[in-house]
Parts: sequence; C-alpha cells; structure tokens
Amino acid sequence: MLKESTVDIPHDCGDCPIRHRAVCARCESDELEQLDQIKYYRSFEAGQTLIWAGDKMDFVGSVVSGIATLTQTMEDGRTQMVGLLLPSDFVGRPGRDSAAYDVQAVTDIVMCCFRKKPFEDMMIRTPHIAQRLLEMTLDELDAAREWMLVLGRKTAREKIASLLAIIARRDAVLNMTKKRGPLVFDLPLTREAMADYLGLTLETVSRQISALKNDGIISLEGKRRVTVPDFNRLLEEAADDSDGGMLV
Amino acid sequence: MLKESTVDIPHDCGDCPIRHRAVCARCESDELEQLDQIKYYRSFEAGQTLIWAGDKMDFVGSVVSGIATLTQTMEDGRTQMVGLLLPSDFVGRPGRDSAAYDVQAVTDIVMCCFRKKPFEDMMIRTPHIAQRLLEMTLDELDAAREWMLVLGRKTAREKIASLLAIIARRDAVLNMTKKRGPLVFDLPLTREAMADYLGLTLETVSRQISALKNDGIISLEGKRRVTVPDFNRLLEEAADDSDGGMLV
DNA sequence: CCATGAATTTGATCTGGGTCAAGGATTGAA
DNA sequence: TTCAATCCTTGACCCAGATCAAATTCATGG
Repeated sequence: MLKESTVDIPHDCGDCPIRHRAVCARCESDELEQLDQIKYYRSFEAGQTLIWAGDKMDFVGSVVSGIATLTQTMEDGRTQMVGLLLPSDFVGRPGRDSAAYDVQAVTDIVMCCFRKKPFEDMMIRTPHIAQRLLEMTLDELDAAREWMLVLGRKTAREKIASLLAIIARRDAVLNMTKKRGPLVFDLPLTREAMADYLGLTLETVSRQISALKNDGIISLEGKRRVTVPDFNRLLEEAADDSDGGMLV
Repeated sequence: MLKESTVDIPHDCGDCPIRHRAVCARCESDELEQLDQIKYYRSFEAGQTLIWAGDKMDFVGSVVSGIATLTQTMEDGRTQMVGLLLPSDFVGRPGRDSAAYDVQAVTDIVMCCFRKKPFEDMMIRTPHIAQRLLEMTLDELDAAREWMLVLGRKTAREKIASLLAIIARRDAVLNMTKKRGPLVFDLPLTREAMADYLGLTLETVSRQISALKNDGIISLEGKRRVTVPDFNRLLEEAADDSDGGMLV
C-alpha cells in the first residue's frame, strides 16, 4: 500500500478549488504570495491515518479535496467522531503543538499544508487570515453544538435521518444540482463510521437505514448510493426544525 | 419577581474580575478606553431567560459573575444544553444578528455587554480582540468536542462522573483551593439541568449520584454540596484518560 | 409554625438500542 | 473461479436507561 506522498505539482492559488472558502479566502494577492512561500501539498490514500492524537504537529492546513474524519478514542476502544472534514476545512490549531484528535482519510485526500511557526507569525501580521479563521471556527462550533443535540436527544432513526440530511445538503451545495426532483448522492462513510459519528452501533445504523428504506423515505442503489424522493419528509424524520434553511 | 436591571454603577476595567481572561484580555489601556465607550452592564436573576433562540441580538458580551446555560430545544420539548457559561465566557457572535440558542441564568448573573455594531467595527481595527476571541472560540470548540464523546459514548455513571470532575476542576481553579485533601464544591445546576447537559433524564441523574455516593466516590451534604475524597477515583469513574491535566 | 410548591429520591415496569451470532454481498488478488 | 477480506444485513436476546408513579426533603412566605 502506498504511504504518503508530497505532491510536487504546485497548484496556483488562483485556480485552487477552495480558494474562496478556505482560511485564505479573504487574502489579497500579496498575502497569497506570502502563503505560497510556506505552503506544500500532501496527499493521502483512503483509510490512512494522517495524524494520531498526541502527535507533534508542525503544520496546519486545509483539505483541498476528499474527506477526512476527526475522532476521539477512549482507552477501552470506544470511539466518537467529533468532526467531518470536507474540502476547505481547516486542520490543526495555531498555538498548540500536539494533535488533539486522530485524523483519518475517508477517501483519497489532498491537503494544502503550512508550516506552523511561519503560519502563526503570518497570522499576527495578516488580520485577513485570523478573521477568516475565526469565522470558520465559529461555524464549526455551531455545527458541533447542533451535533450535541443529535447525540444527546435524538432517537436512532432521527440520528440517521439527520446525518443523511446533512450529507444531502452538502452535496446539493457542492454539486449545484437542480433544486427540484429527487436528491441523489453517495454516502462517503461506512456504516461503522456513521455509527461513530452518531453514537450508535453499526448494527443499529444498518437497521435504521433499512427501516427508512422500507418506509419509502429513501431508496438505495447498492449500499452507498442514496435517493431521497422528498427532502422535507427526510427532515421530518430528522425532527429538524431548522427546515432545510441551507438548501435555498 | 424583579425583571432585569441595567446596573449603572460602572466598573472600572482595571479592577474587573475577568479582566485577564475575557475577550478584552489582550487589550492595551487605550483599547480598553474604546471598549469602555460602548460597554454597559446588565444583571439578571437566577432563572431568567436572558435571550431566546431566534431573538434579534443587538449586543455581545461577557459573563462577569454568575453562571448561565446555552440550550437548544426541539419542537416537542426535548432540550439539550450545548454550553455552560462561566465568568469570562463570551455570549453572542459577531456577524450574526439573531441568537442561535436560549441563554438562561442559573444563578444571579452580571454581564458586560457591548453594542454589536460598534464592537464589530472595533474588532476590525483591533487585532487584539479578534485574536483573543479566536483563542476562546477554539477552546470552546475543544470543550464541545470533548462533550460529544461524553454524549455519544459514555454510560450514565461515566457522564455524571465527568460532569462532577469538570465542576470540581473549575472550582479548584477559580478558588485556588489547596491541592491536597478532599475537594468540596457546590453543584450550580439542578438535577434537571444536569440531565439536559448529559442527555439523560433527571431520574437517572439522581440515581447515579446516589450510586456514586453509596460507592464512596463522593459524599453529599444537603443536595448540592459535594465532597470528593479522591479525585483520581472520580476520574476513573469518568473513564477520563486525560488524567486531571488541568488540576496542576 | 404551617402551608405550599419546587426539587429530589426511590420504586416498578417497559423498551430502544446494544450485544452476540450467523449469513450475504462485493471486491480484488491469485 | 476461487479464495479471502471487507462491509453489510438480519435475527434473537438482553439490559441500561426511560417512563410512570409515589414519597420525601427543603425553602419560603404568610
């Protein structure tokens, strides 16, 4: 199995797919040039662990493409996913030198990394970066709090429906699919990863997906491709009162 | 019952109890003066709801003294606490004009508020504020993720032990109590509020507290005063591998 | 000192989701 | 094409924690 490789085909920030959503979103061209000095790309294969909790981290970075997870593991092996990293999401924390969570590639993934020390120095000089990072962190905090409600108070069926709604929503935004008609998307996560996200067992995840299928809320093509004929019905199942706000 | 009152005894920032931990921690004296222009104090009684989710928010602010909670409520009444606000914690989000969560006073509470628009303007001019707010937000995100593990994977007993450990730890830090000997502190939350924090029912909270008492992990004086004879045993019960780091 | 009501404890019972176990489906390597 | 390794589904059973229902304790004001 291939390990990790430092890609040396340098992207030009100008046509970077996450240019306008990542931590560099607000940067002017001179600021981008400075970032360019300290950046490098790394790619990983699906299944690899990019970072182990407790590891020394000498970089921070952004997911350029692919999906990764942030997970916490207890001594006895129980694990809880605490974040799902999508393109443009930020990894690492300025001012901390060891990783707090395991980071694992769910799909093949490319990251745009910055050496930590120079990045921290630059953050002080460049308010645009700190501003954008604050905004992104506040968004993540909101997402984490939303997830606390799911974990603490929702039933297994509601949890699954909530996760499907989130993935469907994200997919609709990324792929700019037509608003009308059934949504179709692929589940990026295994049943086990979904279980770790939702605080369930993989058996319960499987059963609830089957139940939603039997009730006509979703249909499946293979194990991973999901069709949602009526998004509002899915939201009802998720007991989600913020009715699809994002989808507009 | 008294409603809310705008306290007109102006604190001097110089002897503010949260001067060095709040969003203003890094500010120089000239920056404090600017903040002083847009600040005002508000106080609330225990039990009052300071802010309702969805309300228009024309201010942000810091808890000066007392304790408040951030909670989310579903249409059918299920509620989940998503944050516990202690002195120096920040309320509100720059760049958002309505509240995302209910904020309730658990004890009598005093807040130092800033009018939102001027505060936002000042944030742009004053990197010290944005820097500190970023740091605080990253800490909150870590706390939220820690809590996701508690909600998703811990048993009822472990949840209670985790909460007690957090409160004990905070209390030890605030009151600078002696490191050795049994810890003693008051529970600021009702059984119901603890249940909302932990994703449990109040009956289960009560039962697990009784169980910890019977097992000698804690002892109670009245309903609220807790003694922890051996903090490490409590941490074991919490299945907490980050063994007491903060307590040093 | 008593009445009232909130907060808490405790008991009895029920159930959603966990656990254990057995097969299927899909993939890729040999 | 067969084998092995994952990943997923489904069934049977069980238990931690929810639910329903009383007590009991505690604080407060009259």
